[in-house]
Amino acid sequence: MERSEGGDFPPKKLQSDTAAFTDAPAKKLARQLDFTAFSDSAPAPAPTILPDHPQPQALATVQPQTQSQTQQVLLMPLPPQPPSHPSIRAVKPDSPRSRPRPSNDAKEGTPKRQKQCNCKHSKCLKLYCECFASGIYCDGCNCVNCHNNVENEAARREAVEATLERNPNAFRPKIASSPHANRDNREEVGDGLILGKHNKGCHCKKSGCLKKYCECFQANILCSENCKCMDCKNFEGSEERQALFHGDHTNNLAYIQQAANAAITGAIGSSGYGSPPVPKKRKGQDLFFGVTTKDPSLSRLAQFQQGNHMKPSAPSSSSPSIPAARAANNSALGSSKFTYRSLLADIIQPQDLKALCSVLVVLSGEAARTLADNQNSMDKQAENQTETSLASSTQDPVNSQKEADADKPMADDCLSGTQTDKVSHDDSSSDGADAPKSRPMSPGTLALMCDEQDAMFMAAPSPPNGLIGHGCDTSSQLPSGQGMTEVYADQERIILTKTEAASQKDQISNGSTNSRPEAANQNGSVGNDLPRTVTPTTKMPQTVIAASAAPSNDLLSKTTSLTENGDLKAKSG
DNA sequence: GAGTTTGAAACT
DNA sequence: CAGTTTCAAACTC
Repeated sequence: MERSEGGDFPPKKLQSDTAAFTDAPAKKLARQLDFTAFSDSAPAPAPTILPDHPQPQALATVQPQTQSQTQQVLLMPLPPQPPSHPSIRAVKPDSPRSRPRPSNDAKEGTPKRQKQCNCKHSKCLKLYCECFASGIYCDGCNCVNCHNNVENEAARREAVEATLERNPNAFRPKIASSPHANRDNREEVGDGLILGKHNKGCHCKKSGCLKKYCECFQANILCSENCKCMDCKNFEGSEERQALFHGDHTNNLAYIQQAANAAITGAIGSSGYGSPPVPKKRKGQDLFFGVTTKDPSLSRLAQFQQGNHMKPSAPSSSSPSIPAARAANNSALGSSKFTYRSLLADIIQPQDLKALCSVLVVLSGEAARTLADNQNSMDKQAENQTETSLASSTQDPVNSQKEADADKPMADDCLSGTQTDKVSHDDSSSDGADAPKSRPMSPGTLALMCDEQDAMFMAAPSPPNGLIGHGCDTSSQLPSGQGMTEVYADQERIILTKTEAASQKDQISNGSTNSRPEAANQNGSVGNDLPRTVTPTTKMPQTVIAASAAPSNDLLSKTTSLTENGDLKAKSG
């Protein structure tokens, strides 16, 4: 049985392994595993439980040293380990219901056994019984007509068999830990929250998954996509949930941010942790965005947004504690497109970015002036060498006009609301004065602006010059041809070199301040699952970094790809 | 402590 | 598989 061999009995405790359940083994397999320990004779797993010992201990002794991560291991009951999670472990192994209540633990009981069942009709031979579900004998319980004891071993064994017949995983842990958490220990991410998810998911309807009726909540985990609950509030970023953990959580900005980022990251990443459960009942809402995407990340994000969206009880107005997730969600909904909120969004402060922008703009102006002279001389040389410049010059006015129209808004958008706004314009004008009017923005600048204003691209039917929409082939449009590109590249280098310190500062800042990478990046998906859309504020530094490392051509292509994204978004939006 | 509510488990 | 019933824990008063 389950328990004795260690095999399957692990009560539904919060075991740490995911595998246990997810790959729900076929019945046969399950049985094999379950009874492996019992050699032949004992058809039933009924384990020899020592009444006085909670199963885990008994099992622990049996646990094979070898089982390296085999299923057996997974099936094992929680080892007696001292838990990092006192709140959870202390309780009867796994029954969600048995999950410990921190406050009760002390009150309830002995360290060995924290709770006693009170079964009256099940004879303690059904999963209704915590003891039975946990794979332990009743001992000192308040149950009536209990058969979950040594004296009724036969009956118990039968019951176990019957239970396994119905559900081979009945005695396995219900909670699977996060794939990113330690295998042996569920990862705690804060508030006692554990990364993991209920294998079957809960089906709560009225509790909002914020009461112990909810198995997920009881297990101290967030509801996951496995859940079929209604009006779930047990998701990361949930105000209600936070309120439970922090009576007054209004000041816990860090938590909120972490929660929000984690939620979003989870939504985008491959893992569902942190994303609110998607009620199957609202499948119809999959069309919420009017987009049926096969992209899992988008889909997940949609789920996340959907999830938040459906929480009616969540006061939309709300407290200062409104999680960033909600804010992000709102913005995403508002813009009717997917919006990614960087993990660093709350770490990199707007003022810092503004300062960086200002520095960039100023340096850009300086560099432009410095290079303008060179460029002019180059242009003159070019003119001397060829008369074909006439054709170019005829185009210039047109292009120039378009650029002027386009540049302005771009600059405005890019630096909206900042002091750099004016600076930017000043620089533009100065540039215009010193340089040919037809002069396009440098690829680097475009890249920055592309990153910053992908939304703008959507609105703009036709990017000026086709620079943005068509690969930013600046060189071909300029009299000086490739020379211009080089000039821009030089200009960028100068700017970027000068600002490198600032960029590094940002990077360092990002790295050091993101104290909860695992929480924010639960899926480790940041690198792989880049968002389709980028938040301007955080993207800027990235672009700067990328630009500094990439040659001009790369910048061009980068710009192009970004544009393409913008186009895609426009289509999908 | 009694009664109610809740949702998993069991059953149909 | 969906709907209903049973059950015991969680919760309320």
